[in-house]
Amino acid sequence: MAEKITSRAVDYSQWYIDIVLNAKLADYSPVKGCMVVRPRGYAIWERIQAEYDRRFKETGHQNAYFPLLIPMSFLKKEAEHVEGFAPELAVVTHGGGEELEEPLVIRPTSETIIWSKYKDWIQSWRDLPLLYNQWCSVLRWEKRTRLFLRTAEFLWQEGHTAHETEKDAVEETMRMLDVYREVAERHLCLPVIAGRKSDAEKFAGAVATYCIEAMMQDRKALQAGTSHFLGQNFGKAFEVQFQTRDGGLDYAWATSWGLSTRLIGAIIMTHSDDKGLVLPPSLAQEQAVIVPIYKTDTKSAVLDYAARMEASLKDAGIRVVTDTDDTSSPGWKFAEWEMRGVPVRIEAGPRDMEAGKAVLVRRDTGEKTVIAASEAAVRVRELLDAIQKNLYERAKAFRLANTRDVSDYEEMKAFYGKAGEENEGTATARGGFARALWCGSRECEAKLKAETKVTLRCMPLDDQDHIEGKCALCGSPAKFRAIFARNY
RNA sequence: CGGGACGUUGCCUAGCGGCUAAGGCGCCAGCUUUGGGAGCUGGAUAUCGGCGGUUCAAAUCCGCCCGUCCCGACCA
Repeated sequence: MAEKITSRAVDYSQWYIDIVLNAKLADYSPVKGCMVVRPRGYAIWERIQAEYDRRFKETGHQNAYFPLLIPMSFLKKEAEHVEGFAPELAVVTHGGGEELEEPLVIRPTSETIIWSKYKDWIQSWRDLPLLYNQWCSVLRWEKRTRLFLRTAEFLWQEGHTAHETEKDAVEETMRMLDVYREVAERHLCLPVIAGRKSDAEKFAGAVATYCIEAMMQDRKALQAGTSHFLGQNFGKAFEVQFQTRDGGLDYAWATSWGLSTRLIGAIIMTHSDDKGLVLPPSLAQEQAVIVPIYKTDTKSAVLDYAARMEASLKDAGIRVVTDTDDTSSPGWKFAEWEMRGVPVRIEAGPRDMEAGKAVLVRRDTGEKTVIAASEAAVRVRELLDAIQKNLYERAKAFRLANTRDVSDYEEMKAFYGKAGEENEGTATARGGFARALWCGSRECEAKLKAETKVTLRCMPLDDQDHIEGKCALCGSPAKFRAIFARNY
């Protein structure tokens, strides 16, 4: 049979699409730009949701649900906000066969409708903070879409909080950014850089936008989550005033923060290989698969042997399945489960059975180990932990190996190479993260973007010490240290 | 939204004015097999992306539209 998955070295985009489709994570829909999330993809999303949701609750947030449809006039109340989102709005103009008095937009994000209600719910400093989150889908009419990475409709989570003071809101912004970072790193095995966006890249309506940025295997950056400090912009736009402790009046301070099914794309592009999906054990629907190998005369004995092993793994809390399908060969099954990203494969045939053994194969490295069946649960658990750790470490090492300090514009251009190079669009294309000083001017950023497609991803929070020297783009005195990259 | 490539069965492809649209993979049934994508036999599956036009005759030529992918602009 022909290779199902295009090699990363040939066409990185096609490789990505091949993985999504062949691993049955998602499929195209009849409506352009939309996506069907299939059960294997949705299962990943459910595990991501569960982990983040738990952390949201631990940090004091409650889930709520606000409507899909928002009056057009609400969007217009915050000038920057509407300007930023207007080009990608879908608008409902008719209902029940009649034209509506006021058009309704399908939410591209919910700040406006939520703050319209916060006005009703906040009268006193005693009503604050309000710490709400919602899991929902939003719609942005994207011109160019890609499964999981950028679809018109996408599933996400959006937190919207209101606070008594600027300090509280800023703390909340940073707290949630840190929740994003920690879960991404520990749970999704995505090493990320937490930083602040430049004004050019910040959210429409925010005072400051913070993000976590990850590096994909083609060395491009992917924004994996954002946390915004919104100041009093929405408090003022929606007249959310409250009585302060000292008897005065003030507008509520706001934050919002979101992450989406795009994370699934990030996981795929960070960990997977030319054989298919590679999943962190904590996210995998099946953490281990047992492939029994038998001839007709050994079939029932081998199946018994496999069943006992399966039971012991289940008792140990490991998500395991046994592939007892008689119509496909072991080789087929190996390839199929590799494509699906199952972290550990257990092969059990007559030879193993006689010796009381089994063969463990780890998905991330392909390494095979022979173990005693009696200690299968312990050894699989160890291996799952090792894979979880290795995926993170491997991705982090890759990022470090592809991050370079850049001190001037020539060096920057040399790092990224010229457009149209023959390996462009493949995993071997040039570039990566450039760590460089920056003067803070919007013109510098715009010039770099226009000439190289490289953008300022973020100013890392933990890397702003000893800013001495010149902007790597224009040579004037530097104010920040930033990470630059091409991005998704 | 601009430039490019491509739409033929579930998937990949052949056919490029003329008979019942061909092959591989997959799928179904049966037999046989099983340590890296097995074999044999039989079987089902196509309004050739859609609409319109040219023609005695259209998958094939022309026009418009739709969709997917890539590049650009825009963006999570």
